[in-house]
Amino acid sequence: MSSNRFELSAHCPAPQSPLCGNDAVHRDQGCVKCHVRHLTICGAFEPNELQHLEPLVGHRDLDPGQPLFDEESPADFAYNLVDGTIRLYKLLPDGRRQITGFAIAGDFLGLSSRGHYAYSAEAVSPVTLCRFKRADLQRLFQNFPAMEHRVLAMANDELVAAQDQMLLLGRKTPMEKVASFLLTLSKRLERVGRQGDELSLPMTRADIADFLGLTVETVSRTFSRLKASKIIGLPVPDKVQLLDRRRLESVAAGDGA
Amino acid sequence: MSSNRFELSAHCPAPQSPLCGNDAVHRDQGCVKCHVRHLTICGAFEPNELQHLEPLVGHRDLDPGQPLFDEESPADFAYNLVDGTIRLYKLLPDGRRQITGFAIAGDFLGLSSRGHYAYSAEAVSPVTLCRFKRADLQRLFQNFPAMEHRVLAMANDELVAAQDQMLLLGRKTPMEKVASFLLTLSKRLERVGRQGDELSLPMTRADIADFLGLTVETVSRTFSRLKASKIIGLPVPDKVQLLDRRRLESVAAGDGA
DNA sequence: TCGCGGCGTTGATTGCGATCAACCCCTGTA
DNA sequence: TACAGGGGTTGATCGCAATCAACGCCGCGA
Repeated sequence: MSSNRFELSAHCPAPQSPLCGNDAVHRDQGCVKCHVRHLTICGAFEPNELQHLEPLVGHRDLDPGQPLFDEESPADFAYNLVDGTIRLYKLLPDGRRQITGFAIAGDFLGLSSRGHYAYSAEAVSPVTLCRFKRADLQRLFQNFPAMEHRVLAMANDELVAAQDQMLLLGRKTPMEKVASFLLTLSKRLERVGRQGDELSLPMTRADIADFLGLTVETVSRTFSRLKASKIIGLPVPDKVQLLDRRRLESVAAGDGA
Repeated sequence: MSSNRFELSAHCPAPQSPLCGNDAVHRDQGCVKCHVRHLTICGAFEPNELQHLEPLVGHRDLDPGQPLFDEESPADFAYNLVDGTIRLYKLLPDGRRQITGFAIAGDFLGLSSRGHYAYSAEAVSPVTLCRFKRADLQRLFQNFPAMEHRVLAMANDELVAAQDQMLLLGRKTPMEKVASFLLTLSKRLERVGRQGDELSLPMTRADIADFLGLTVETVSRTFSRLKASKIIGLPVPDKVQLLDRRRLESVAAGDGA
């Protein structure tokens, strides 16, 4: 609740990019100046309506590795991710893990089933969130149908993405999986105003493996093969350059396999 | 559009069961008597409001194998599945197929992305549907927020199911996959009023394989192993008896593996 | 009555990704 | 400065599910 690390980056060095590394404006100046508002459920509000929203918004910061909530625990809150990356995952009793998605700026978190979270959520990088009491959200939905409409649209997009991921998990080869992962991530980052040809990967190889239904070793070998064929560059393990998007797309679709 | 095969079963032989094999009541007597209404988006309407809904409802029947719509084609309609089973799937360019779900009575179909269907849909068994123009639905949502609320709740459930399926596809063994499939199907059928311990499988082994990310051979062998260990009965290939639900659940979770 | 095609099952073999193992690099810390 | 630990890469081997193949069953139509 109290932290001053935001004052250090309280203004955005690249005005055309809606995001800074650690965006503080949403807290210092409220929803009006929030750089990700148009991406989130809050985009359903006109600026003059934000007064109804603002009093209900709480905040939360997380350090890398810190949990936000656990599968099965009571889903009392929902969240807007303002900055950073979060992994969403489910576990099997013996510890096998499936990451169902990586949330980035603008994403809405807190899917629940009968009042309990349907997955666990953990910070990958330093994270900034807005928090809503679920009961408050229910009331907002009643008073502002546009907000519920917005949530439905976002749920629809998530469902489309989930089905793409099922195709990936069930039927794609490791090479196709990794290529699809890089392309999808690139497009999502472009949507929130980051450049798409120079990706930074805040998640580990193990995270990527658990997202794609592979092992770390296979992920690593596949990155190496893509690098060897000049489709990607890999100056350091967590920076990927998309050198030949055309070929990457063809690999991802299983065309040129 | 015209067919009289429904008059043959115009009344339901098992009143406590909300579904007959081929349910005609929804057409002969309209939404008021529809046996699946409470399961669908139409359940958001009070009986006296159905007059607003009814003029907008069209109907459609499909024979096994017949397509309802194709991925990428314009998503002008959305559907309620009244009776029968539909497979939803996505294809890769080389023909590999991932079935993303089987729709049964009460399910809402027609997820779209930027105006185009996000998957293809094909009848598995004889199918009866109610059809809505998408533009009409938009208007209904505006006039009846409860309906949009209902759609959101169903999308939420679908999302939860999709994440379970990701865990299945990415991290479960063939045995765990088949066991999970049978249990999930059983629970869904119970929800719509069918008995859950005596399943009929309208889909082929190839369909099941493409749903679980396996081959037909592996699916077949796994059924045989479950049968040999007396966990299921398999009097004919398309009837499954759940003989030992406890053990089936333990297999599905990967506990007793 | 036969033959055909679709579906399901089972057996034999193969090959790919998992597993096991070793090593490098970097960072943080004593 | 040394060392420990985590993350990433690469090599060697293994094992399971895919692949290839054959066959049984059934319904259907010629």
